[in-house]
Amino acid sequence: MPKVGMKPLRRKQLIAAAISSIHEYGLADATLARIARKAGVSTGIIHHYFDDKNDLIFETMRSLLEDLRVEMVMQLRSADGPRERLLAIVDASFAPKQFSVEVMTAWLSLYGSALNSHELRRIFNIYGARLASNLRHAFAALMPAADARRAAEGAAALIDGLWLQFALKGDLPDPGHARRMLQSYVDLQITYHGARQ
Amino acid sequence: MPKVGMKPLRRKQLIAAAISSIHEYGLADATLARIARKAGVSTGIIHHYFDDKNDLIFETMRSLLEDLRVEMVMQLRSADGPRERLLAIVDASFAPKQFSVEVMTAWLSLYGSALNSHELRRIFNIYGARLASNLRHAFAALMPAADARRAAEGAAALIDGLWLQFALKGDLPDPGHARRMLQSYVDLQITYHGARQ
Amino acid sequence: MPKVGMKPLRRKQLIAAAISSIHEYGLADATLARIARKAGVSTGIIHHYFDDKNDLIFETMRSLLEDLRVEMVMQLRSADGPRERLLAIVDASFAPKQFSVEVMTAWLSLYGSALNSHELRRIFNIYGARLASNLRHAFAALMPAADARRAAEGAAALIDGLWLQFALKGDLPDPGHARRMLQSYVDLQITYHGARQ
Amino acid sequence: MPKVGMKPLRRKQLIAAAISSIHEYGLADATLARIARKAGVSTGIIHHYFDDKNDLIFETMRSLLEDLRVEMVMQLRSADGPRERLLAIVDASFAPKQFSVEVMTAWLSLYGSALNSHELRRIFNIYGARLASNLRHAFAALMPAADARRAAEGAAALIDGLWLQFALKGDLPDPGHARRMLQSYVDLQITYHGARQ
DNA sequence: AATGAATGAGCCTTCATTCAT
DNA sequence: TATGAATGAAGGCTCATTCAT
Repeated sequence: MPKVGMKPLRRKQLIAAAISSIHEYGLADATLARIARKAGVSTGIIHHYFDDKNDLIFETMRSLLEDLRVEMVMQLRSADGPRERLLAIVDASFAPKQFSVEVMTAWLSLYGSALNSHELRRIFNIYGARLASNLRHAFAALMPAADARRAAEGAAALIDGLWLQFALKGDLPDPGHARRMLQSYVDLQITYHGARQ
Repeated sequence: MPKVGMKPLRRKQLIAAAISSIHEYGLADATLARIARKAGVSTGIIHHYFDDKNDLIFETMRSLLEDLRVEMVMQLRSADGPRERLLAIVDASFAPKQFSVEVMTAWLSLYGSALNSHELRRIFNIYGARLASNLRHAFAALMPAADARRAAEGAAALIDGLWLQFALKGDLPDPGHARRMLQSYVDLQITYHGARQ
Repeated sequence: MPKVGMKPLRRKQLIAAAISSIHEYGLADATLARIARKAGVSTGIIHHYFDDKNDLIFETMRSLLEDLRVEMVMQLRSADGPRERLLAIVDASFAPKQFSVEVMTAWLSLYGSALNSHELRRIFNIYGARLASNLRHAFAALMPAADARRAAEGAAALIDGLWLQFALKGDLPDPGHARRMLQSYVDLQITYHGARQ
Repeated sequence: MPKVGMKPLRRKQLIAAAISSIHEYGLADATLARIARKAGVSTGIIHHYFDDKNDLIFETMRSLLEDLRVEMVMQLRSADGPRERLLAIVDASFAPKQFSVEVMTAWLSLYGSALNSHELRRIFNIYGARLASNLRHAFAALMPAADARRAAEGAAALIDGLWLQFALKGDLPDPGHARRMLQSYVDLQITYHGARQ
């Protein structure tokens, strides 16, 4: 008797196993057999829930991006004022759920393969555009548009750069450190460019 | 009688073909057959010059890092004063030779697989440490050590982040833009923290 | 739902195909592709049932030795008295199942490669020790221990030597001939050394 | 300037390297590259002195058989009387030059592949026939033809069998032991069948 | 005569995908 | 739904053989 609503559950379960396998074996060695074993299911079943391996990987990335989007919406909801909004964006980027070793590994691995996949690159760029837009709007409330754009670009680059360094270092990341770096950057921008407004 | 000095030439040739193949097909699909074809040689010959595929990939990465190191040494040689040294480091990171689409693609692809390769991660971290050290020393000539350390971290993150964004965007990058971003960051740090020195 | 008990059947089937391929092409040219074709299966399936080619070859040898052991146990069960036991050992060594051209070819081919394989050599020596022990005990019931030991050695060498000659000759072997040779040797030993007991 | 008479020397040198490589790596892994390295020459040169690898292996076997033939001729030359001739044959078979670990390994390895090579099998059978003939003639001087034939067969089988056991055991062989085994067999045959002559 | 770089066929092995159950 | 046995294409790698020097 098939359980109703199993489909989304199975998909989540398999996506989680994919993330975990990418972390443990690397993207190249995250075979369907390993992902299935980690999810506690058979190899064949994956093709009932995903078109093929590419689809699973793509949906895995989409899931990561969606998690990040939800996190950002939540953080922004409780943020009051432009500066708080900027810090909320930072907090979302380094929130515990996104900032686990497993997730970062998956993310970075997928970056690499996104370069040769239009689909992956597309959703990555959507995320990038959204991040840039959020930052820009927040900065725009504090300084001229041109400065805000540059500040937003810098902030986005800082977020990505810090995140990349953490991912490569591999040790337990300290989100607080990233937060302080960004906070300092934001305040410096406000102090400098905001003063002239 | 074998031509003297063919070995390093062949290795360079194969490494170039590897970089180009990674760009064209992605790391996962950069097969030895494709790399060989692109280099205009037979498949088997690769194993005369490299232990195996892993070795070729590793040496490819080493070659990229070495190019960057040489570039940085050169740029620093003609730099006068701390601020110029900082900008020289930036210029090296975004020099034309490093900043081609092919090279960036290879770099990002290899980042992903470095997460599961001690050897790759090791040489990446050497590069990271050298970059950080160079930046730190330059900043230290302009501000207190603690501030210099933070400024260096920020600059390194900015470089990596900008570079990552360029890589993902995929269109022809404008090194000048990156240079200006960093220049602005450096000057802000000097203005703000250097003032108190 | 997988058929229960398929695994040992498939393994037997593949081992039989391996023996047959070794006979037809020689050990060096008994490729997995040929073995698979002979078994009527695909290449890949071999790795579901054996670790790798080495494992298949090893298990093939083990199977041959096991068949021989079973044969010997059976023959000894129906043997009454020391002389009959000796002849039973001979009969087991030259029993039809062991004494086919295919089996002999496989055996001799594997002897050659056993010289460079600890695992193969180990199980061969176990077989040799068991044969020697059986012969020694049987002879010991008929003559002094020192004579029995020598007689057993000679009988073992005769068995191996005859068997080797048959294998190399390649035509259909006559087990009866070997049996008579051994019988004559055994009786001569009994007559000569047994008389002094 | 090509040295006159280098050809037979190079061939001997390469054959020696082949025997040694077969011992060290096994026939399957005795590649031309390894054989060449062991002989201290380049890979390509082998094809100046042998048609191909098969030819080298074949000539290697022929060389081993020729050594044995020469040894046997020498031993028989200094043998006086039928019993001494029989022991001379045995001595030749277990002479130090033939009875080294390297030579035995090569011999056994080649037995295996002889099963699928008409040429190899042919020269092996020539050796077998010669051995049998020598033994038969010597025994025939001591007993009726029918008994002599059987005694010769037994002696040949004993030689091969003992030799096989030594080869498989792999430790340092004691030719004296084999000699005593054969001597005892010969004397028993003479005593028993010769008495009735 | 001699080298060893270069070739390319063929091997073992892995793995996404399919399919009978 | 779910299993995992089975397929077969493709990859990395080895190695006998050739060839320019």
